[in-house]
Amino acid sequence: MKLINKNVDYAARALLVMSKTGGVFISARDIAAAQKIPYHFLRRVLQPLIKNGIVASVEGTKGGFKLLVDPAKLSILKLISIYNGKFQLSECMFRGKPCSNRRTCVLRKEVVKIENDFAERLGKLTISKLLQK
Amino acid sequence: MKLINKNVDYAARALLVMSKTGGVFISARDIAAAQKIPYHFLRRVLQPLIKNGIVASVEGTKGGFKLLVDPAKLSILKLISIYNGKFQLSECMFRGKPCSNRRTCVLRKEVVKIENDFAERLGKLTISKLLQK
DNA sequence: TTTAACTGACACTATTGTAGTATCAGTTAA
DNA sequence: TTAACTGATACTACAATAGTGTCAGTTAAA
Repeated sequence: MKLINKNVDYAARALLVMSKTGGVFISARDIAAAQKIPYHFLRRVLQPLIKNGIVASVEGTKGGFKLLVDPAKLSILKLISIYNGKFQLSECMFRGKPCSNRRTCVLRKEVVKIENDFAERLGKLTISKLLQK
Repeated sequence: MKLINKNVDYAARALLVMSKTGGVFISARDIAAAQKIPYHFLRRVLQPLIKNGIVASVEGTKGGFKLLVDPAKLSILKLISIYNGKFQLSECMFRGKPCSNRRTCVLRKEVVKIENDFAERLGKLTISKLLQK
């Protein structure tokens, strides 16, 4: 599983465009053109953002998408979780031996710790930071 | 690219077995049996360890593999780099816009920093730590 | 000197994930 | 009525991952 794949990439770009247009609805076609994203791909990427309450959409002519949340509170980690599921470095780095007892596996504890710190830092990477120069 | 895939997993297990047998050569068949690793898969996994000077092998009857390096100095990061190439979260999280100027891209700087810290910690996860109870 | 166990080096398959394309139904403003 | 839009889904192409199979060459021992 790629951590930052095209889904996450294109979603972040689209959200960036929306954060600039403010409350005005912008069509998938215009977003795709602005960021040079394949149109049909983008359309599929946008759907989960609606399901997760991050953007709103209106159908029909003059329809499109707009941002519903504060870009300062929308992190890359959130996007990763939407498209790739819960972030996890590995279910258990060593599933059988030598990790037969998960509670006493030194390595596992360490991996979980690194994993958590990593996730925490990704959680601080927000869309609004992309707007900074 | 999976960070910790079967290559890394099986290599670590094999090295663990070798670190227990000391300087004695142990066959791929015995390693596979000890760790319940698919035999043919393991044989392919072992080759890069030879190429990288981590283990030595002898052919023929009574042949096999033995560890050449200190397991306290052999990290998971090293294994990842052997099988998956240089660790990199993403070439550049946002390749075109808004990251047209890589030097001024705030996000990129942050991603690189997180990436480096993450790699540093993985570099401290050694094979010898797997032996600790 | 023959045999059996071993490594070295590939070639092959199956399954899954990623990226991208296409289509059809329904909605809405002009 | 038409054109532009979203919602939903089906489809293809390609690459990565996991696992299997085979053949040539090497070596210890019967």
